Amino acid sequence: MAEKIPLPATQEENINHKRKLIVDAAREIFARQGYEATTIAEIATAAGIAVGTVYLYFQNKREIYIDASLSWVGEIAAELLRPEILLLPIKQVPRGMIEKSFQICRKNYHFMSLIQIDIQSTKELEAHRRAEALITQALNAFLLQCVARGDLLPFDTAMYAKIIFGLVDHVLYDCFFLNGGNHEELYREQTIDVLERLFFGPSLRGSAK
Amino acid sequence: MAEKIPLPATQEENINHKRKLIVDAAREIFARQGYEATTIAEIATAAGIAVGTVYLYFQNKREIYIDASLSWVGEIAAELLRPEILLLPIKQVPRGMIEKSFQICRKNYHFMSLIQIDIQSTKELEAHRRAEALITQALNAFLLQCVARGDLLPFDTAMYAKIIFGLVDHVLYDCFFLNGGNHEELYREQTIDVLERLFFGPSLRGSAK
Amino acid sequence: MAEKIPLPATQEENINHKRKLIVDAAREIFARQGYEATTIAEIATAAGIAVGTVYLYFQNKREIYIDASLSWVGEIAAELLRPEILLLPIKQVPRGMIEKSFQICRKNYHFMSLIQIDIQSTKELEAHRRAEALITQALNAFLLQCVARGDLLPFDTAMYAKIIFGLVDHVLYDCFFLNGGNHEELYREQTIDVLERLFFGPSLRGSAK
Amino acid sequence: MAEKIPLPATQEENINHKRKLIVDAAREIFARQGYEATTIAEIATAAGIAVGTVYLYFQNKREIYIDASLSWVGEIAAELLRPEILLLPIKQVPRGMIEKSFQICRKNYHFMSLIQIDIQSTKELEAHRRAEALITQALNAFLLQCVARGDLLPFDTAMYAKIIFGLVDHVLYDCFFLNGGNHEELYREQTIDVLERLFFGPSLRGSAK
DNA sequence: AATGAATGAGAGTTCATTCAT
DNA sequence: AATGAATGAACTCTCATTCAT
Repeated sequence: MAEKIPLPATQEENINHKRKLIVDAAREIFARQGYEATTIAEIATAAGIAVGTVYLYFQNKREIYIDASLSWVGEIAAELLRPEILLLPIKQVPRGMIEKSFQICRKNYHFMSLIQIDIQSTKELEAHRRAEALITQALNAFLLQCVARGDLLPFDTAMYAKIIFGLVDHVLYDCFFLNGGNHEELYREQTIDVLERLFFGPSLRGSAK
Repeated sequence: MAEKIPLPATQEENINHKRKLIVDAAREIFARQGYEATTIAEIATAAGIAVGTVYLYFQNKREIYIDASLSWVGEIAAELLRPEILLLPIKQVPRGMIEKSFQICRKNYHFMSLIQIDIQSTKELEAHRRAEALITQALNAFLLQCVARGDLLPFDTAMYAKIIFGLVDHVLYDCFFLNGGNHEELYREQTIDVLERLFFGPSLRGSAK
Repeated sequence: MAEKIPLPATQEENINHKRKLIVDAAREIFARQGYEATTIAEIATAAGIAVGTVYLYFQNKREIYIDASLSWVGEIAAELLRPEILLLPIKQVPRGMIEKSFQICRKNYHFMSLIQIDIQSTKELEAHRRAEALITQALNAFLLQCVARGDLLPFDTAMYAKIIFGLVDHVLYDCFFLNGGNHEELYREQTIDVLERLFFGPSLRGSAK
Repeated sequence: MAEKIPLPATQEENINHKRKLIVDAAREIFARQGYEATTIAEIATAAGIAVGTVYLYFQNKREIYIDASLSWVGEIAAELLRPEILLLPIKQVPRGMIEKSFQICRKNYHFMSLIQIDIQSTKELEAHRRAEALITQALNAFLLQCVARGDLLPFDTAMYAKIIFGLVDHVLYDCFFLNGGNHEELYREQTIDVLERLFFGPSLRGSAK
């Protein structure tokens, strides 16, 4: 009954499938060895294809690197913005988001070095910006909704979304890469503490005046 | 009366002077072209010395890169923690710190790409950690003092110091590197807003309950 | 009738063919200019391939050098041990061997500098030992046969083989490299004289007592 | 009473003393690491002087290398030709010479790699030739004397001297360098056997005809 | 589409040599 | 005579990229 999916999309799907195959292989190696120390030959071998084939799907080595980095940031973001979290009672949202993102990072902490990459061209910068925008816009949408619902007072939701994303991003990098995952609980709980305080108070000075 | 200062430290000072000379030259070029596209020959020429001389003061290219990055982060940190800011009435400290750091970044925004580098060896990771510790420890000391004075309620100052540093670091990178300094005022004011809210309230939910 | 030979060994044969191509080109240049003064670029050009291709077949420059040296020693050895010489009446064997080896050295006297190389690693030492063993073992086999046939009295054939090879090797180096081939006849005839005396007498003291 | 030695020679003696200091230090390092892997800085440090000072006594690195090699060959030769050996009854001379040279090589077997060096310039070739000539001429003188005394029948003493030197040289290199001194006794006794047979018979075919 | 041998430009690095002190 | 910081030429080797099969 369910007809075979028509072929038009197949072509592109195939391409995306191959790209993902390569990026997944590359991610591991980039994360372990860094950009320079990683060779295309290694990536090809790990992906089970020939060197030349890599170039059928990517223009050059950096493109793979950027993709590997962004795909990983994207995965974290996807977790952060899952409906089951955003639909929680607002008081539980900060904890839900942070716990989720710590969870995925713990499971893949060897990828954390890919969060910080040095950007070299305008094209790369654009890609980076677009990836971040996906997250901050979603976060913004959520914050706007909170304000609309009256859960929060009005504020510059767009800029706050950026700042909060940056805060979380940096904490995860610090905890899982710079500190190898040590004191995870401390990092996690204090990050939640900051966010909750920011959203619901009390301020560090006390709730009073 | 004051005799000429004797020369005891001369040897080491000379070395540090030469290193600084090289790092300063390198910083410009790394920031402009990225790590890979920068050659030792370019650095040497810019520093007015011979290629071989560079290797009398640094083990290899990466060591220069790391130094260049950390020295720049250090400069921002130094501004952030100047006594004239820390001695302000506490209500004015967040604004003071943020304005100062935006100021220096605006003046040197072409260095901002050096804030994010990909770390590749344990040695590099250590250096990075030590550089960040300098700042977060000073920030921590300040926060502890605030608590001791009763300006703030007790909280995990050490972890907050880390988180706040990360937040600011990321905002500056976002504003000056990713966005080329556009909307600086917006970034600045909203960052101040976040910090003030965190320290003094009101929370985004309102001051009351 | 005989079908085309199937291609099983092709892969390896191809590799050996390429290696030989490179070694042959390298030999000329090493012999002319010495190890240090020879660049990989020169070798590649002479072999009609690109620099990078050289490194598909050799690990590094020294490996080429060792191969070049040993392949040349091997060629001399091959001449020395040709059946048509070893099957001569025993009295004519020393002259046959020496004349043959002088002949080939005269024709290729510009390679003679490759006979003496400074050995630097255990791996190189092993390779050198193996190359020499090929010759001395063949020589030993011949001497053993002579003893078995009763042509010679029993003696330590293995050690004699080594000593005789060393003697001949050194004479050739002396004659063709150190003396540029001058007095070849003198070198040749006296070497034959020494060997014949050793094998058949009379000793330098006279045949009598 | 014994006056101080007059100064004229002092100048040159001083120079030779410094050269020897450097060569002795260099010899160890060249023998251990090979020519390329040895740096002037290492030699200078080992000799307890500054890099620049080395160049007051030698033109360049290769000159030190050649000197180190030849000085070592010279030491072996000196032992080989000591009067106490040459004045032995002729029947004992081969054994005396070989035992002596094995002795010194055993004591300094780590220098043996310096016996074989690749010669690169005419000047080096000349130096090498001259060093060998010292030995072969002395050996020749001895052989001539033997003939004159009637201890040996007439023969081409000059060429025999060369051939015998080459034989011994090669055996020592083989025994102590290529084989690390293993089977020394076998090498020694068989070398003596060859020489005694050559000088006094019987030939390998038997003493008779 | 896939391959992988061949390419060759290019850079980091070394280190013999110099020379101002 | 002695020093050792500075030099910079020059080399090996790597590896991203290509293209004939």
